[in-house]
Amino acid sequence: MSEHTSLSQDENQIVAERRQKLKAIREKGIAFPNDFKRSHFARELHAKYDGKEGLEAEQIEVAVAGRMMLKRVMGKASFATLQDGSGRIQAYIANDGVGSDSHDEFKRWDMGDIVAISGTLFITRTGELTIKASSIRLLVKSLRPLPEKFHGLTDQEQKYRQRYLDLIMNEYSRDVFAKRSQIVQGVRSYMVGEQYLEVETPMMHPIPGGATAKPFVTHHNALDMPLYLRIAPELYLKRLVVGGLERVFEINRSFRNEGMSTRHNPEFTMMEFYEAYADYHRMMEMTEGIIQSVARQATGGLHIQYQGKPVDLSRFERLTVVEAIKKYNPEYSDEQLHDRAWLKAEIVRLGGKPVVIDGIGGLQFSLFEECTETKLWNPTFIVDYPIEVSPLARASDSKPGITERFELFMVGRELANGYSELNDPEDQAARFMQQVQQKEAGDDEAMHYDADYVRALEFGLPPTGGCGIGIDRLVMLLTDSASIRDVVLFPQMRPE
RNA sequence: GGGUCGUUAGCUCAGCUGGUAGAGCAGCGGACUUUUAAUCCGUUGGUCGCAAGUUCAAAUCUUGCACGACCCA
Repeated sequence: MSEHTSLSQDENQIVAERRQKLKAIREKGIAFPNDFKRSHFARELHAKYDGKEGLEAEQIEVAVAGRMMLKRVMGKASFATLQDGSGRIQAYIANDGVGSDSHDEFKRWDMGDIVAISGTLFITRTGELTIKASSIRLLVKSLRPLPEKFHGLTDQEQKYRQRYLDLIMNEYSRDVFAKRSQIVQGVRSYMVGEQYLEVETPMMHPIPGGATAKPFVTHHNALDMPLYLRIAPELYLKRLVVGGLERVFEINRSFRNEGMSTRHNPEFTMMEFYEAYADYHRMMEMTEGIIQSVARQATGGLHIQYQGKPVDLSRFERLTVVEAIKKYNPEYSDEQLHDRAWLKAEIVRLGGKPVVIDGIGGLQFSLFEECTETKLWNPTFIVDYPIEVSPLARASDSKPGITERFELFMVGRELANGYSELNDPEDQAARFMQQVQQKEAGDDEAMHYDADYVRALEFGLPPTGGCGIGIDRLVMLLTDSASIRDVVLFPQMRPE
């Protein structure tokens, strides 16, 4: 059975008719030519010639190509609207410009066809810059009809599954991904400006590490061993700092085998960066600087709107876990926040997970997650994280049980996480052991013991600060997108 | 995992207390040389998400399943 026959089962009349048209084109010559050279993008033409007087007399020759999005036939003359990578441009195709044979051919073209138009510029009586066609060519016959021209594509699922249709039909969507590119570029150039070196470390790890999360597992046939898609690049980047690359960053994917939501995609993009002879205060300054810099580039300022509410990026507040709880939940007393039994009961009352961790810091942190995290709208660094939940962070010299760690929250969610790195190899070994015990006790998100990483630390990791910034979430913030799926080109979906 | 809503033509959507499945766009045929969601006349196109049940009769009522959106965990 040929592919053609097997495909035809789900085809409707429109597709069948277009296949007939393609067949006729094949019989006449080359159906998919690739020798057309264009002279201009649509946007260039608008920028140069919109509203220009006496344009027609100048006889400016242009050649454009793009997808035909609109078509208006009026007997002996027609208009078509082409969309290229830069925008749209209108063409006027008439018997007295291209001849009646060509014009008749144009009438058989369909919306969605990719076409080339050559001619001269003029401005219509309604003031629109238009190409008066002297020759036209069909470059690609489109076999499937586009979504309805006015309402476009609105079905969320189809936008995600068939992103190409979303991009064809929705200028807003194109803008979001153009902005994503600008944001990543802005972050990159900021880092380079700070003398950081961009690196690429493995995405397939023999031992998953650098975060507490469930990994995806795969298998290497030649080595006959399991490999894990990385949950974070952290441990490799710090090995590079051991190696003397004193300022490194990586922007790329990590993978976590967890639930999906408007804020979680199984693969997501993070930037992690590490700087020798820096601590978590410096990392907070970097984080603030990066976000403010790209916000200015992407939105023009530091006062933005997210989902209808203002966000002030000009000031990043710093609060400890306990200070944050008290600020956003003034009903809690100091006494309560230092009472283990009360904390446990309150966490359960708020619907939190049953608490295993017994340390006061861990309990306060759990309460924070339940009652404060989603209330942090303007950028807020939360500092002083309990050691139990921070197995790679340097312990505070002055506060027992506390690490030199921060997380950045805004619009009710976490955007970044950083700390002064733990560079004491013996402490690190002990913390890995503790994680292994937690794993054996049934916590499948707990970390593995990474002997090579400890060995690297034994050679000496300079005092170092490190941080990870969620790029998808940053793009969501700066493009006012409600779902991570709106800023990831091909979000993970169930199979159709 | 729980709740709410949704799934009808290629696309956007109507379809009431159950009674022969509709519109606009797209397509096809026709008119039209400055239109722009072109317009006007005619017309093709459907396993009503899937499965079971109730009923003389189900797009419509019931149950289950699938997929999606939103909210919660």
